[in-house]
Amino acid sequence: MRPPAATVFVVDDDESVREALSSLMRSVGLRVKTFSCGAEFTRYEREDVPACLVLDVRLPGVSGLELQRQLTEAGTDIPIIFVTAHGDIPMSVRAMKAGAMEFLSKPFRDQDLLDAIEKALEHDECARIAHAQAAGLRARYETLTLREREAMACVVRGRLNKQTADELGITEITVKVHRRHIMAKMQAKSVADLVRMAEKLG
Amino acid sequence: MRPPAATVFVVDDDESVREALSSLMRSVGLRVKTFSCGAEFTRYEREDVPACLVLDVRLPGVSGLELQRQLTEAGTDIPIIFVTAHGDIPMSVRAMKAGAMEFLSKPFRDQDLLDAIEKALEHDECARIAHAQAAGLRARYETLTLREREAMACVVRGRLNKQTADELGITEITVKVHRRHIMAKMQAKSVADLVRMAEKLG
DNA sequence: GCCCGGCTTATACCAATGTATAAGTTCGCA
DNA sequence: TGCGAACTTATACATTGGTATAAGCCGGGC
Repeated sequence: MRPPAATVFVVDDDESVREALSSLMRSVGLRVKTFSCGAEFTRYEREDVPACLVLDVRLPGVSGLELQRQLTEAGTDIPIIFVTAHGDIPMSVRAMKAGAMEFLSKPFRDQDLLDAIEKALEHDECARIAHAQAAGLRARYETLTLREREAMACVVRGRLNKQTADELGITEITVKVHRRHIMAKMQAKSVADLVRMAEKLG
Repeated sequence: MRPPAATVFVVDDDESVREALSSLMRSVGLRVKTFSCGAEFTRYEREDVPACLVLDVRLPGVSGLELQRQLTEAGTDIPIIFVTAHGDIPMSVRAMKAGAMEFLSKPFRDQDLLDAIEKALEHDECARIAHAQAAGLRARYETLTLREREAMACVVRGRLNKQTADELGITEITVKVHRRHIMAKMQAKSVADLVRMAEKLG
């Protein structure tokens, strides 16, 4: 089950290739958006939907591998499928090490690309769900005041209230107040919950 | 700092290659053990020290990629560096997707191999440390009785003792006894500790 | 038959945590 | 100057958790 608005981005400097790939993908019901160079893709403001990137290695201006590096750098973890006519082993190894999902040499079978896209979109969907949960968690954490964060750190380290009070130089009563605020703001139903949240926050 | 007994395993059917690689590695102080086919390596009983595997893709009998699959299957997660004279892109991509650390085409520069080995050994050392910790944790968990495990599951889910008692159909007093045993056997100094342990146990 | 480990319960007490309510201080910003 | 947020403390009480000590039940193995 593909999510409704899943989109495939294609970056290739050869217009005929772009059209061929677009046609192939549209034939199986995928939404496609094409770009002729890396900069054009970088500028484009993407919707927040599952997506993947079909990327030629050899491009005018920024190379495919360099674009991959830039995206990683920027924290844009869109799954990348490389396609290239002039690839070699070191290039493919570098791309895979940098986290590419697939590396296909032209000519490749249509089905190989479609399979890779299917897998990449599923992967991205999972990653988005995980990312959204992490973002929600972080957002809740951001609502904590400085002191509450310090108290939370003590709690998840298993400190007793009196020990926490000592560390923070306050009374146990104040620690209890902080604790209540922490549990409420983080929407944690138990200390166990809070510990798991803290683990995910890193 | 390389650990003292780190060992590099080489599987290649060409004796001259084995000797050349051995010589290269020994020249930088690495311990080496060579094999002429996959089965020979599989049979060999390795010491429990940091290691990596330099593996030719084309081998008599079991291929390098197949050996990689077998090792993964068996839970042997030794880092693998592929070397091959007759490689192609799909082969390298498959190897990397299956978790290979590196894929080098012959001829390659000696330093490239040595760099890859260095990285693989470091990786294996980290993995071994993590694995040892996980094993210790699991060993402690194994000492828990059935009932204690059930109680632990409740505790890490944030249940109150009375709720746990309800779920297990016992009194709160008994739950407290179980809890004490759990904390002692797991060597957890706090509930927070225990939750983290449970997370690692999966 | 007896011992042991696992499982259970009990009493009594102390420590820790949570809740409710109220209020003081400090500091920046309107 | 006054308001609000953050931080602080307090009292009083209820609930929960932890410790110490003791002991009953049951099933498997020596």
